Amino acid sequence: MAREPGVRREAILDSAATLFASKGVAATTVRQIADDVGILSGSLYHHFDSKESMVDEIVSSFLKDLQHRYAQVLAQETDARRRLHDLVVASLKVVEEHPHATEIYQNDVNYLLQFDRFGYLRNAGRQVQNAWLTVIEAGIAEGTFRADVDPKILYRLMRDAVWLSVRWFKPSADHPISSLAEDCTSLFVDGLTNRAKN
Amino acid sequence: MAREPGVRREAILDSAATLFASKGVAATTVRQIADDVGILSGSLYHHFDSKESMVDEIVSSFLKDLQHRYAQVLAQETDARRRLHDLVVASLKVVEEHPHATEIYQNDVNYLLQFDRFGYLRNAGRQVQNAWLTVIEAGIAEGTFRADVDPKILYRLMRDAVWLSVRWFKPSADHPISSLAEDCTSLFVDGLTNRAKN
DNA sequence: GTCTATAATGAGATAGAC
DNA sequence: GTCTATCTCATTATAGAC
Repeated sequence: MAREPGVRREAILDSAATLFASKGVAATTVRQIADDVGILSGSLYHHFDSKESMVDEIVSSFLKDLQHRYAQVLAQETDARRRLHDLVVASLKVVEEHPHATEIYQNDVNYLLQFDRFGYLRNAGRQVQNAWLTVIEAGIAEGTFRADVDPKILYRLMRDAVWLSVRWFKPSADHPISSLAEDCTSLFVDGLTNRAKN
Repeated sequence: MAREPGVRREAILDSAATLFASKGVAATTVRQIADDVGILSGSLYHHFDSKESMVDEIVSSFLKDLQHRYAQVLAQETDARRRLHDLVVASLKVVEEHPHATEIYQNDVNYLLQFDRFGYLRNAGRQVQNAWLTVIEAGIAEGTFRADVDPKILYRLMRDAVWLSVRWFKPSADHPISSLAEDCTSLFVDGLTNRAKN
């Protein structure tokens, strides 16, 4: 059997991400992380420079995945409703793939932005906004979406609804993310109004 | 001029709330609060038992206001769309009145729930959910709202969209909260779809 | 009601043996 | 790669003078 470099490293990131997500980065101590892994806190520093380096790696890989998926959606040339749905699906898949990182980002961006090394989070946020605005504005231009509400406001309402689902939605066989994605798109696009023909 | 007891106390709570909201409760030190007020950290303890007592007072008054406003909405006997809109308005007024407390609650509930003294936050969350579910389910029963999406999912999507607006919405003469409230209700109820007669 | 001074603790991080 | 041991510093909180 080949040795597996970085397995312990991954285990540390896993424990760290779980703790960061559940109590916040600032409130999580390196000792708690080490305890969870089953080593002593000093040993963490063989793998990582600092607590912030752990956060950085967790959040970076989340954002990398996110950017990749959003780029794929934007590359498609389809109707607005379809692309909006694809953005929702892409977001929810990232949530599924990086639930802890998502929660860390949602809860602790402001805290992290205090550190210079996390300045890149500002750009990331801007890119996400651009992706949604592109789709929303295309939809308005093609006449599919209404033009009487500011696209930025629409974006922010949808963004928070979609991303914050990380706090409560646990995918299951009964309710996969595809089902939540349908509900989201359907709610945003069609609204709550009952349009059943009777 | 009469002396004004509690003025300094209020100033401390103001500084604390601002700092808690912007960097998180755990990452805010009593020294930073004292600095902001213009006194030394030891002097804070003449007014408060602990840092957590400050958070407690900030969050409690927020929740008290919230419960009061929601109760008023639920006491009305009107149609579902109207009551849903009233819940949105009530929420946004609480956001306007307690922006820092709202942000603290949104970002740090998980952290606070670690402390026994904040156990009451669980109940508060449940009460809020009940208020929204009551209105949504009444709307489905009366045929106004569609029945094909789980009310709990609708609630959570709307809740996060509405409450998280505290992070980005700054009321102005041009865009008062009534305007955001209209946009929210209109988006949720009518959807993004362009229904203009042409 | 605020200050000075400090106690008590726990934090992130390091050095070097194993 | 982990442990032992420890450093250094910041943290919450207190005691008592003013």
